This record gives sequence, C-alpha cells and structure tokens, in this order.
Amino acid sequence: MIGQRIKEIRNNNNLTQEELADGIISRTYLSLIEKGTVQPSTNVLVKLSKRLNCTVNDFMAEVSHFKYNNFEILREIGHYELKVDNEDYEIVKHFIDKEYEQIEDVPLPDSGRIHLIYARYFKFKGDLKRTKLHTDKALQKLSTIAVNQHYVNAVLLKSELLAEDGETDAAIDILEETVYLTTKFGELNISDIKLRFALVKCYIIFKQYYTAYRLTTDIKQISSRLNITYKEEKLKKYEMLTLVKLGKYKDALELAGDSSETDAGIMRAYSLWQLDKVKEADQLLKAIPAPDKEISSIPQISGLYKELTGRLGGL
DNA sequence: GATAGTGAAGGACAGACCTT
DNA sequence: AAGGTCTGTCCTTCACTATC
Repeated sequence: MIGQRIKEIRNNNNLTQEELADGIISRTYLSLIEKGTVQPSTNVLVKLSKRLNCTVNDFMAEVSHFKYNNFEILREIGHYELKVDNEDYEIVKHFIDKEYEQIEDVPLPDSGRIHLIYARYFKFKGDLKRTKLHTDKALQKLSTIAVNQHYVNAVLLKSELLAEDGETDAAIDILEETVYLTTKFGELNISDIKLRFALVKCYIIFKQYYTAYRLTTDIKQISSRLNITYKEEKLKKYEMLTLVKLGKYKDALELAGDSSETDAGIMRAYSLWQLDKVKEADQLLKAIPAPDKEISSIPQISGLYKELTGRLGGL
C-alpha cells in the first residue's frame, strides 16, 4: 500500500524511479518498494517524502477505494461514526444489526472503522467483553495505515479500557507511542489534543502531576496554534488540580479567578486553606452545595473536597 | 531507447542468544 | 559485563527481460 502511494505521488511529480531514487536508494530498490516486495526503513521514507515534497503520512494515507464498490457501506460508516460521536446509540443499533463486520473483502481501514463503531456501542451498552474484542480488532486493522483520526480514536478507547482495568501504565505506553507517531509523521490536529487529554488523566492517576501539568500547557499551545478550543473548562480543571497537587496554590487561585463553578470552588477553597486563609476557605466551602454522591467528574477533585470538609468540619 | 520489473548474490547492521 | 556467533532485515549492485 505504501509503495502504491509512493508511485502515485512520484507520477504526480513527473519523476522517474531513477530521479526519485538518485542519491537516496538504488533505483532497483525503489522498484521493490513500489511493488510492495520490501518494507523500507523510516529513514528511507523520510528522504523520499522530502524529495516528493510531502509527508511520510501521505505515503500511508488510504489509497482511494475505487475498486471497493460498496460505497453504500462507506457512506454508512461515516454516518454512524457521527451518530456514535453524538452518543446517539439507539440509532447505531441499526448499524450493528447489519453485521457489516462479517462481510469479507472490506478494506482493512474501513473494517477497522466498523469495529470501532461496534466497540463504542458495546461500551455504551456495558458489554465489556465485546467492547474489548472490537477495540482490539479496530486497533489491529487501523494500524495497517497511517496514524489517522480513526486510529487515534481506537487508541483512546483502548487506553480508557486499560485505565479502567487499573493498567494505567499500559494506557500511558500506548498513548505516548501514538503521540510520538502523530508528532513524527503527522501535522498537528485535534487528535494531538485528545491524546494529551487522555495522558493528563492517566498521569494524574499515577500522581505524576508535573508531567500532567506540562501536558496541559502543551494542549493550550496546540489549541492556540490550531486556533480551536477543546474542552476548555475541563482543561482548566486539570490545570488547577495539577497546580494544587504541586503545591502552587497561588497559581491555582489565580487560574480559578472568581469562578463560582463547583470544582473551581473546591480547588480555590483548598488552596486558600493551604495558604492559611482558613476563614475564607471555610466560607467558600459552605457556599458549595453539599453533594449527595460524586461531586465531580474528576475523582481527585472529590478527594480534595472530602479532605477539606474533614479538616474544616470542626470549625 | 527510456523506463520499469525481476532474480541472484552479497554487504551492513541490529537484535537475540550463548559463552566466558 | 563483554565478547562472539547466528539470524533476519535492509539495502546494494549487476545482469537480464519486458513494455511502451
């Protein structure tokens, strides 16, 4: 597949094998690469991509499936991916019922996308066994092409499952590896932000707060470079939490501003308490509505709340 | 003739494995 | 730990053939 793409791009650039290979590899070897007989090294791919004025990712981009005549399925995959994104799972059930994963000759990337839809559906349904099965299949099939948004989504789901199983270190491994690949071969996009978000969550579980904080800074930089916003509120909470955990209470207070939002309030109160402003902390804490169960979507913030109420309860 | 494909032979290198 | 050997992969060169 890579060879096919190289040939396509070379032809678009009106270059012969001789011209493209010159000074990089032998012409014969390029021929073998294009035929798919050999697997070129990354080094070679990088050099070829430079001469062809493209990225290595372009070599791995999906070859258009004009031979794959089932456009209907492709259209449906895209349609139901959106439905899954919107958590419209009841509609997705129609897609599941069609059992597209049983169809032979579906190209690997598309088959991977089908499995990913299945995995996300079964995750919603709470069927962990099928979720894991389809996630692994999706990863396996999507890994045959360049790191793209579908592969990243599969990685995110996989890391989520690993973290839920208490295998945070394995989750970090797969996320870091994917960050490396996207950074090395791809151009920055929303996937880079999503991956780092997932990493922040894992590093907080691992109590590696400095790394988590550094990642929140990375996310802000990438967002600003791409001129997009992504879960700004949650990012701010993570940033505050890491600052609090690092003992940078003044910075945390500054970041929280005068937000009346519950999580921010908890972290403000906690920081104030740490800075010996017990009275202010107590007042702030009393203004926070008493939660009946989980107070925050971020467990560590609930932890701060419990600690704080424990300490200030006697006042 | 220019370009591309194939096969054989072999060098360079890295990783795995074993011995000292 | 340091070394030697083996093995597999990447890559080259050369010679030849096929296609346009």
